[in-house]
Amino acid sequence: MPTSTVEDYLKQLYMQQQSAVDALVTTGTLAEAMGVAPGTATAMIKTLAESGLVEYEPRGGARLSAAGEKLALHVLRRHRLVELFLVNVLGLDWSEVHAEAEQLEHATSEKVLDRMDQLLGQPSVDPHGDPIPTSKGKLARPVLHSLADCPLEVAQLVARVMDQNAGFLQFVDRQGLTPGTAVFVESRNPQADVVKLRVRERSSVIVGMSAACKIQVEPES
Amino acid sequence: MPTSTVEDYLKQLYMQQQSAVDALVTTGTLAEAMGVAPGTATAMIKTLAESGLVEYEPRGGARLSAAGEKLALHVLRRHRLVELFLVNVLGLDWSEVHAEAEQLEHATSEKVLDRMDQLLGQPSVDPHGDPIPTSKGKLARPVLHSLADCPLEVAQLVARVMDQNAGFLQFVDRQGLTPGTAVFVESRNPQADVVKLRVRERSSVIVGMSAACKIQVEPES
DNA sequence: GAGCAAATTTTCAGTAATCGAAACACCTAC
DNA sequence: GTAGGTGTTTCGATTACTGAAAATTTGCTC
Repeated sequence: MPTSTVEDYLKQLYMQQQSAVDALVTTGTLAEAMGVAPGTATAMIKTLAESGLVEYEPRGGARLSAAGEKLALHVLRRHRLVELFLVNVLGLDWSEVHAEAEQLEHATSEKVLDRMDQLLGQPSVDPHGDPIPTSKGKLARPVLHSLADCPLEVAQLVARVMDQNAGFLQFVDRQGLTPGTAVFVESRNPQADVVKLRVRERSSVIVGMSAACKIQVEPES
Repeated sequence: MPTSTVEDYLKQLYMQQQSAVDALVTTGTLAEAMGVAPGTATAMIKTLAESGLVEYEPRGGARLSAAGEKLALHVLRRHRLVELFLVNVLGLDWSEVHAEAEQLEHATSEKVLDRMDQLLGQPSVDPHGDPIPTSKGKLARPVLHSLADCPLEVAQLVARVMDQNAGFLQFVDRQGLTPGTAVFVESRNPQADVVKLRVRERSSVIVGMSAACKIQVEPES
């Protein structure tokens, strides 16, 4: 079985592959994301390549193989289920569960995970709105607008918050912008770089463009 | 913070110190219990001694220092609380939680542990009847009789099962001898090496002496 | 197309945990 | 008081992970 370090690299690789469209992930980006020296990432990529988990082009970058992607999705499933469990069952704050889950995802067996899944009612998203891969490794990838590009004056629901930073999550929480909340965009001002929102039909909130980009919404059905 | 290997050694050391009265634990015993080569245990004891977690007498053995014992009790608390959590909240079988907890005890933060403790109502024993150290590191050490030495024909309650082996626990479960069960000893036959019991005022069960030793009871109050 | 800057890879070194085998210390028996 | 035998320690190697710094490749600029 893979070490927890290997699992972390795979997960990171997977997430990088998603955000960047060009499927090759460079060692530099990976090292940066993992918080290690560049040489460390190179060495690990080589190990992963030898295990057949990634395809590696020296001086080009790496891409998950089918086996690697499958493993990465399992890790992601563990991570997100654990996060939801920590919030829904143990009552932890959503701003702190990411760090906790980072540890627990490597110590959670399939059996324990299945029980959590049952107890939570086979949920499809975690507390941040990130989709949870199924036990078979399927991941829903809904295409969503963000507060920065959704239609104006149309009722929306917060669907997903794309930043695990505790400070940001606490801010989002204070503004009442957690997933499920009704919200609509009153106006945008690209010059001032801000977006004006109405949350829960009541409070008016102004957030910067970069924050708005990180809050994804879906049309209220 | 200590590595999970260090935590495992400390826990093991603590448990060995309890069962053997002479407080020195030899390298051999420790290596045996940890499933490593003797030299490995020697090396680890030395590093533990350097960290001030054990007192080490070369060729004599090791004993936990105050700091080491404190740490060991924290690990034990994590282990036992996690076990109870797995049984009571996630519905796992008591025969399998020991192995699961072995992993999870190293990944569980104080915060998560506190929530589990709350959710479980600050329990004092785990599913096997083993006492759970308090968050301050106090461990109740009740003196109990076993089925091999308790008074005959007196109503007792199963209090603790002193073996984490899955097969044994499943056997105990099948006989209905889980902690809390009413039981009394009808007779003992040292020659035949067996003990005859009556469980829950109904079924009569015969177990061998060594199994009887592992099932501890307390007088029904 | 030569040179340079940026990124990447290589090399070297260090920590942690482990094993197997050889060397060693300590009792006990004679 | 010496010879075993038992158990312990030491030693050399290995695997996994990591960082720092040197060397190399790439690609861009003029």
